[in-house]
Amino acid sequence: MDDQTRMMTGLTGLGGLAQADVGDPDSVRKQQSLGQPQQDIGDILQQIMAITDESLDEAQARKHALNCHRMKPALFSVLCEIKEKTVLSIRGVQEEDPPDPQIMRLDNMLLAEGVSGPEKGGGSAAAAAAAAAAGGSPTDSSIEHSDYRAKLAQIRQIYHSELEKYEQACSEFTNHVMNLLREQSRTRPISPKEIERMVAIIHRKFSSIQMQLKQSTCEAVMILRSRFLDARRKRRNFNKQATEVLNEYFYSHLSNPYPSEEAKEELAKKCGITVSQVSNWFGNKRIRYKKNIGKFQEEANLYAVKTAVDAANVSAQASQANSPATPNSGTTSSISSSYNFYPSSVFSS
DNA sequence: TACGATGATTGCCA
DNA sequence: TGGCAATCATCGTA
Repeated sequence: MDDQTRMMTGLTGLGGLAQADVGDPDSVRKQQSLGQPQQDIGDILQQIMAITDESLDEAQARKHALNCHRMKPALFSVLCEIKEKTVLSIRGVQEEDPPDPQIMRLDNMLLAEGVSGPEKGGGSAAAAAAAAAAGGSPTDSSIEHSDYRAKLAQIRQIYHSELEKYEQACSEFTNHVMNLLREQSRTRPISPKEIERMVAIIHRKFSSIQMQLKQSTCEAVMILRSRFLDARRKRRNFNKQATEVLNEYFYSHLSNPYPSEEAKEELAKKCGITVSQVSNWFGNKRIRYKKNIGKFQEEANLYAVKTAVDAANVSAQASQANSPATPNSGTTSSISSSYNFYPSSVFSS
């Protein structure tokens, strides 16, 4: 059955509507009950279309008459069906979009940074790691840490407040449009499905605004991170004790200044820095020493004396304890070893 | 403020 | 993947 036939069938009962005065329900009922010849549906629609050409009062009266007509629901549903098939079915195919990957990425990032979702220590951990990487003192790191957290909390608060405003606006606008469409559906064919589609369109529009909010929030977090977590920007020299520990190891292993992983870990622990910082330090030290041995000779001598004095103290303490002298290696520490003042070979390369 | 010192990064190589 | 060499960016000091 084609649409035209279906429409005709569905509207069979509307016969006589055109002939009767549609502004007069009594007249319509009378003519229907009398079984007047069926009026061509085109005439009925013609009358509906002509409403716009009538005066306001006439149009209102005709509208009322049409709304009250017993066949109005049938006409309405058929028109909805036709509209659905002709226009909305084309649109519907494109509306079933998969979740936007861009929004998913932004959501994941905001979640990871602790901006959206439950508040957590992600950002705090990052700040702490950055402070450690920068070699700052515990006091410095805790100040930076709290500062970072405070700023992240500020971003979080703004994000949630904006999100709330957005959701409220979206909900208000959706309700408004839905009410408007429901109201209009009394005079023109608007199916519930069409209202649903309109709501979906509104949500999509608002979702693009939401994406902008998420994007700018991510940018704010990235700027905050780069400001607080960029180790280069926040570089701190290692403290004196850490430098001494590293130098002691370096000069006492001058023939082979390549600490093992275990030694690096132990040095990192002793110095309060990371293993990669220890690696960096040794990399820099080897190169700079090699480039200018003369300049570092004084430093090497200094550490030679220091190591010798330390060794003597240990020896003296051992004698005082009336026990056999214990060799350095006996302590089994991977970072304590004999001092090479004049290395036979300086670096493999 | 200039300059040397120093920690971090990057690209390349074995 | 670790190490080297060059370079960058920041720190500390005169």
